[in-house]
Amino acid sequence: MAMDSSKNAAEKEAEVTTESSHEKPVRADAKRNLDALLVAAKEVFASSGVDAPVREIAQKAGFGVGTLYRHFPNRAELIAAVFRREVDACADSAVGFADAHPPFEALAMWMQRYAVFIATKRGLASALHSGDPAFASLPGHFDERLRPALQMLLDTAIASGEARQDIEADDLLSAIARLCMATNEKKPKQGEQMVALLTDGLRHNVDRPN
Amino acid sequence: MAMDSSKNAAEKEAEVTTESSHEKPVRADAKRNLDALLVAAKEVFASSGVDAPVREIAQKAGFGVGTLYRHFPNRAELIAAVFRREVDACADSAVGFADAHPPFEALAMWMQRYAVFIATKRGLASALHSGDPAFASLPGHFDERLRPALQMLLDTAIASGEARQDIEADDLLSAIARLCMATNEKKPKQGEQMVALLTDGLRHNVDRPN
DNA sequence: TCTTATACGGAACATTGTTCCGTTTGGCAA
DNA sequence: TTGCCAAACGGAACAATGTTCCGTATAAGA
Repeated sequence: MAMDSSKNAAEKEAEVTTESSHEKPVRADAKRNLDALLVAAKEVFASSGVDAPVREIAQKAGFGVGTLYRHFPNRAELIAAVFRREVDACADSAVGFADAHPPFEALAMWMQRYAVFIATKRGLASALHSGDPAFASLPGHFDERLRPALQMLLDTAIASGEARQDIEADDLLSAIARLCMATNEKKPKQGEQMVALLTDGLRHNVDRPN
Repeated sequence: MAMDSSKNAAEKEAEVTTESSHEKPVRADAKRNLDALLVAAKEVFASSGVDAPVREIAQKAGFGVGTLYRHFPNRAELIAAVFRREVDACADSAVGFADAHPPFEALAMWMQRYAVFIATKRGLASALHSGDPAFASLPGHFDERLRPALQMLLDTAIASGEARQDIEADDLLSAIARLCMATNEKKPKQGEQMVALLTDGLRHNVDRPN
């Protein structure tokens, strides 16, 4: 547990698809297929929710269910792996935005990116509360990867004088999640709109001390 | 919809087990069995959670699954019916407490009663958020029956000068629910204890205007 | 008592998670 | 390049569970 939290971002990202160096080597096709599986699962989860049958996922990836179960001990672990990978991708996108855009724009873009991530996770909340041990580590992972990413963008925007400084990264994350979680049928854009509103709010009272 | 909300408590209670007067009469054994089914389901849900298999419920009630499905179109409707009936029972218990005990004691007893009800509903939260239309009317039913019940007890206790008056029934209900919902293994009494603490809090600052 | 609409029991069906094992194949050594 | 074999794959088979169907039993009115 302590070891886990001491790893840096790059190491943890790599773990998703490649085994640790001292383990027995993974066959190239297996790694490729694991990747295809995760990609297919992500797409199926986005279109059908996380309750989609494993057969549908295996088929979308072009494999039999046996292959799926070779890579994941059970359905819940597959879901968790997809979530972790997406959390990582979302967190990692922060540096790209920061490099390619002005501070506040990068912050705004990332917030939308996170909003879309949450919105395409129908069933995430239920999964987290299901009590399945496969999901036990997810909340920690969310916090470990997403908070630093947002904090960096926020700090940069604050330093450039474009964002107010009395907002916590934690609060922003959970606010966005709450806004986009229950993405009801009608008005699929509602979540994004409300997040944009939040973003605009960050521009105001820039000078306010507290 | 509008009609539904205009019915009084007694009428709605009766509906759970007997059909409306102008409908075709229900055979006596059917009514008896429906009742047995609801009782059995309540017990199974309390011991195994709402995810218990329908076969287990039918068996506990001493029936075949066919009988269960004769009374409920599907599993979700059975769950909803059990919840409604329990909400009604909990709400109705308020007048009994009010009649048999001093104001504040009645209030405290009902709060514990409600706490136990919530605590024995493992899976309730997930069910409510599952999106199944069978559960769509439950939140409204909760509010319609429980809030007036608590409000009555609270008003009486306030009138007798035993409870402070700056607390909303709504807030109390949701606070108790939150305290008792995640009734984790160890310390099964924790929820009740925290509710008792809340109750004690109601006794303080009785004179405070707001 | 007789009749019949109603209710019941439980086998059968459909869907899904998971396991098993025969077949195929990537990667290394000769 | 060829041959070997551990690793990986495919998908049938199994298990658990929600739901349907229909033959049998029965309440209740004539």
